[in-house]
Amino acid sequence: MANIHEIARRAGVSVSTVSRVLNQHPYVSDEKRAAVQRAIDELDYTPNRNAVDLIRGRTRNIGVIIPYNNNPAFDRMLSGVLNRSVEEDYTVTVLPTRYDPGKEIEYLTMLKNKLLDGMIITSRANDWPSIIPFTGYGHIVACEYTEFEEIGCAYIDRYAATLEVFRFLKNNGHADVAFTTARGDASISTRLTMQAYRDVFGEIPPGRCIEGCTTMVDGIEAACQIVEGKERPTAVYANGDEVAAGIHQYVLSAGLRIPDDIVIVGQENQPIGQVLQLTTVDHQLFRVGEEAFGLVTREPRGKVRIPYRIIYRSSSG
Amino acid sequence: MANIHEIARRAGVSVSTVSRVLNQHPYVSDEKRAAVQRAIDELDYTPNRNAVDLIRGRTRNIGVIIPYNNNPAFDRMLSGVLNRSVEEDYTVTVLPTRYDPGKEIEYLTMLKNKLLDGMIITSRANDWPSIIPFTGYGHIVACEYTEFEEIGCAYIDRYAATLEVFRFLKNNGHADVAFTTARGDASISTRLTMQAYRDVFGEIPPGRCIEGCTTMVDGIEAACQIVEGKERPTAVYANGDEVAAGIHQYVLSAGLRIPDDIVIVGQENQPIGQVLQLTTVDHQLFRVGEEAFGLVTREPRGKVRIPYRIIYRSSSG
DNA sequence: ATGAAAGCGCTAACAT
DNA sequence: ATGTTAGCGCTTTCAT
Repeated sequence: MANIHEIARRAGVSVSTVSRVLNQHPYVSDEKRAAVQRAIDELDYTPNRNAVDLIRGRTRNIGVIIPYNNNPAFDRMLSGVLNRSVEEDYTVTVLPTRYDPGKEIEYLTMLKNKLLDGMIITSRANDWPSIIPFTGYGHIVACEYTEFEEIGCAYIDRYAATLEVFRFLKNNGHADVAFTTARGDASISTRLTMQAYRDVFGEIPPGRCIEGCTTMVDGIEAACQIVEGKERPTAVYANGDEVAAGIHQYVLSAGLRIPDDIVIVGQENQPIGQVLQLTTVDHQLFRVGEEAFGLVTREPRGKVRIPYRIIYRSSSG
Repeated sequence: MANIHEIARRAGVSVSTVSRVLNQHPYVSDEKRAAVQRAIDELDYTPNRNAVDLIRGRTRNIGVIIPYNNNPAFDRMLSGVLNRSVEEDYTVTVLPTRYDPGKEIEYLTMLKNKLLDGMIITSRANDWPSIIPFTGYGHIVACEYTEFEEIGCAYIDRYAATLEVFRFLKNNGHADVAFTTARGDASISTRLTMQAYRDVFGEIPPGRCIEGCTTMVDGIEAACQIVEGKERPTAVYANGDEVAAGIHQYVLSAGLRIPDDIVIVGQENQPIGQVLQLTTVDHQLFRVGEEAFGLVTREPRGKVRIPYRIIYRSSSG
C-alpha cells in the first residue's frame, strides 16, 4: 500500500498538506486539495489506521467483556451496544472470558495497550479492586451496580424485580417456591436473588435454589430435581425464559398442569416465553447495552438504572 | 504510560534489549533480562500494541461482518468464530451492516487500514466484484459458496437441504407447500430455496413464497396470510425455528392441528423448536463459524462444506 | 550478547 | 496557505 509520502510526492505537495486534506482541515487551496485527491484516487490510497491511532492515542474501538457468547442475556446486551456503536461510528470487539479471571485481565490490558478506548463489562470474573486500576487507561462501564465512582454503571435492579416476583407469588398463596440461577453464590445476581428470597420467605430450604442453569436442558434437569423431590414446590422462578421453557416441558411431561400444579415465572422476555405464555421479568437488557455504550463514550462515571417490567401471562395463573 | 525508552533507561540497557526481553528472544544475559523485568514490573509497563501492530503489519484481530446482531442464525455463526478465536488468541470485531452496502465497504476497508488481519462475511450486501479487490489486503472468508478462488468458503448446502425437505413433503402427499424467507430474491439463500422449490413442485404459485421473515412475529403474520388465503397449503417450510414458532402459534390459535392440517418444518434447531417439537433442518451454523475462523487464519482459500442434518419431530407427522 | 540507528505511517507544532 | 521536522512507541537490521 502506498503511504502518505508517495501521495505527497505524486501530488507535488508536502505530507502535511496531504494530512490536512485527509483530515478536512481548512487552509488548503482548492488546487492542491484537488491534486492530492487525484493522487489518492489514482493510488487507491487509504491511511494506515494503526499509525493514526498510535499518534492520536484513540481508536474508536470499544471492548465488550462477556462470559459466554451464546447466552440470550449477554447477546441481548451486546446487541444494544452494537446498535449504538453503528450509529456513532465506533467499532466493537467482543471478548469472551468463560469466567476465566486471567483472560479477563488480559482483555482489560487492551485498554492499557491502547487498543481500546473503553470497556463494557457485562459480567465479571475478577473483584473490583483488580479491575479499578484499569480505569486509568480508559473508561470502564459495568452492567451491574457498584458504588465505586470510577466505574460507570448501566444496571438493572435485580433485587427489586425479584422481590416483586416473590411477593407476587406469596400473595397468590405460594409458600414453597424454588428458583434457578446460572452461577453459584459467587455471582451478584445469585446473591441478590437469594436475598430477595430470604426477605420474602425466610431461609432457603434445601433443594430450593438450583444452580448452574443456562440452557433449556438445564431447565429440564432442574425441573426433574424439583418435581421428583418428596415435597414439591408450587412455583418456580427461573433465571431465564429458556431455562423456564425446559422446566415447562418437563413439568407437562410429568403430567402436571401449569399453573394449577406449578407456576412458572421466567426472565428476559424471549420469543420462547411468548410461545409458552410464560410470565416473565423483562430486564430490558437491550437498553442496558445501549445505555452502557452511551456511558462509555460520553459519561464514563454515570450510573443509570434501567427499569424492569413484569409481563404477566398464563404460566402464573 | 511508560514507554520502552524509560524501561531501557531504568534498566540501564538499550531499547533493543528491552524489545528482546519483551519478545522472548534468546541471546539476552540473565542479568540484563532480570534488570529489564524489574523495570517493567516497577513501572507496570505494557507495550503499546498500536505501535507493535504498526511495525509488524499484523493485529491478530479478525472482523466478522453480520447484517444484524440479534438474529439466531448470525449469532450462531459468530459464536463459532468467537469460540475458536479465544482458543487461538485472536480477537474478534463484530461489524453489523444492516445490509448497507456502503457500511460494508467501510468495514472491508479496515483490512486495507491494517486494522484487521482477516474478514469473515456471514452475509453480504455487495456483489463479489466489489468485494474481491479487498482480498489484496487480507484474507476474506465467506459463509456461502462462491467459485471465486480468492475467497475462502465455509458454507452450507442450502439447495440440497431444501431439496430434501421439499421432496420429503412431496413424498408425504403434500402438493401445496408454502415457505418463508428473510430477504427477497436478491439473496442467495432465497434464490436457492426457490430453485429447490421449483425443482420439486414446479413454478411457485402466488402467495406461496413469503418474504421478510426473521422474528416470531413475522411468523405469525406469515401464518395469518397463509391460513386465511382461499386455498390453504398443507405444509410450510420456515426459514428459522423462531419464524416457525410464530407460524405454529397462529395455526393452533386458528383452530387447526399440527401436523394434521398443516405440517411445519423449521431451520437451525433452536431451543424453541425443541419445545414445540418442530421438525427442523440443522445447518450447524456454529460449525460454519468455527470453520470460517480456521480458514481465515490458516487456509484462506479453502472451501469447506458443513453438512446439514434434518431432525424429524412431530410437527411433520 | 548488546547497542545505535533506521524506519513503520502518520499528525501537529512551528516556521515561513 | 504550505512545508519542515520532531515525534508517537515499537522492531529489526547492522555493527561491534
